[in-house]
Amino acid sequence: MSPAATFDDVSARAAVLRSAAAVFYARGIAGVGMVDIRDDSGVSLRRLYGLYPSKRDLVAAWLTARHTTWMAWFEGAIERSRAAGEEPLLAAFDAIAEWAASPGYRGCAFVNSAAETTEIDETHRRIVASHKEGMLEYLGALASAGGYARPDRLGRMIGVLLDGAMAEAAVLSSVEPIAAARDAASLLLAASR
Amino acid sequence: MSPAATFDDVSARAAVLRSAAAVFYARGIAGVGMVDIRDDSGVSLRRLYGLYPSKRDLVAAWLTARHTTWMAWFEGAIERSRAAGEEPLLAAFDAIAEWAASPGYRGCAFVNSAAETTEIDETHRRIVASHKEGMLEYLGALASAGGYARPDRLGRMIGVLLDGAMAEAAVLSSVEPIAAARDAASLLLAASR
DNA sequence: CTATAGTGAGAATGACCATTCTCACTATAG
DNA sequence: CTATAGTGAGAATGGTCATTCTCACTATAG
Repeated sequence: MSPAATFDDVSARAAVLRSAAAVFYARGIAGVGMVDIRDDSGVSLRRLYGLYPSKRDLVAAWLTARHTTWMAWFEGAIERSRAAGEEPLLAAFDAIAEWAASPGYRGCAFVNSAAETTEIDETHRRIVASHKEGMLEYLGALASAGGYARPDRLGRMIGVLLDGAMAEAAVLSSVEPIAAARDAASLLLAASR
Repeated sequence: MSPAATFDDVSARAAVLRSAAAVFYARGIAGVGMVDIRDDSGVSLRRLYGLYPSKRDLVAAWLTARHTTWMAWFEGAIERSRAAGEEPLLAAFDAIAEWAASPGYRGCAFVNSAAETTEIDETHRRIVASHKEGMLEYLGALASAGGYARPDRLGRMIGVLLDGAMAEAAVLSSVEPIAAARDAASLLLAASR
């Protein structure tokens, strides 16, 4: 109950989430044991279970945090491109392409997690679904801001292209599908003028 | 060495693959034990390991078979629509929509499998990649047969839309993304006339 | 100083699973 | 009939976790 304990909890949580972010994405949820989280974060098992009563809870916290950080990265990359005079809805593909070309790329963490039946429950599925809804909503807002016709539909179409691009890039170990998706997006934007 | 034994092996293999097809897709690879395959197929563990020396081998056989059966289903559905006078590249989305609306839909088996890091090795990844390449090739052939401009690029664009549609439909438990993808495809076809 | 609450290290527990092994049985070759 | 190869049933083995528990230690309240 000392104030020091509270502070420790906060930084221990941060360390655990930092480790979770690294290993859950790289190796999948089933591929990571609580011991791995301990080893990577330096937070003992006892403390770990004090902070997150079960692996499920930790996974939920990771997914929730990932939504925030991924969206921040995505929106940040797009905002930077917009500032450089590029079309935001096309810049989205450039951001994904850069990510997919970086080492360790394994596709969308949310889609991958949803595929792990052993590790994922309804709570997790809800987080995954609202992440995708959040992404689509943001794309719709971009379409709207860009003055396109039927911006909501355009946002959804761009979203499907992005998800397909992320998945195919992972499975084929190539950025080519992202280029194809970008080409398609470009045609769709032209058609929505 | 008796001919009867050979026959048994053939039908035992068939029974095992039939079970594998059902349970691996529904519960994921990690979610299925060899015991589950035995219970579902009626082939004893001993025999099972005689036919497939390891779970990895069985998974590889399942993925290989799945490529064949999935493509046959996909091409069949599209051919039927073509006979009914529909545009094949749009019929693809109708086929996926029907599948996604059926109970037990969980997205693309290949993309899901690739996400299961614990269960998948390089051999499996190659099978997954060539499945996607096969699908894209087929779509390119359809685009070519349809007389569209830049058929290869069009096939890839449609492919990205299909993969995005399959993934989002699974994650959002909705066929709406498939409709959006179909709309997008329709615009792309118009732009490729 | 001394009792106490919290902690790290890591051992113990209980499940689960791939794979192998045992044993009793069957059908067939001879 | 009798030795043999193959089989089913399911137990045994070995490994991997998630989660809990033990024990010794530390710092602090009093």
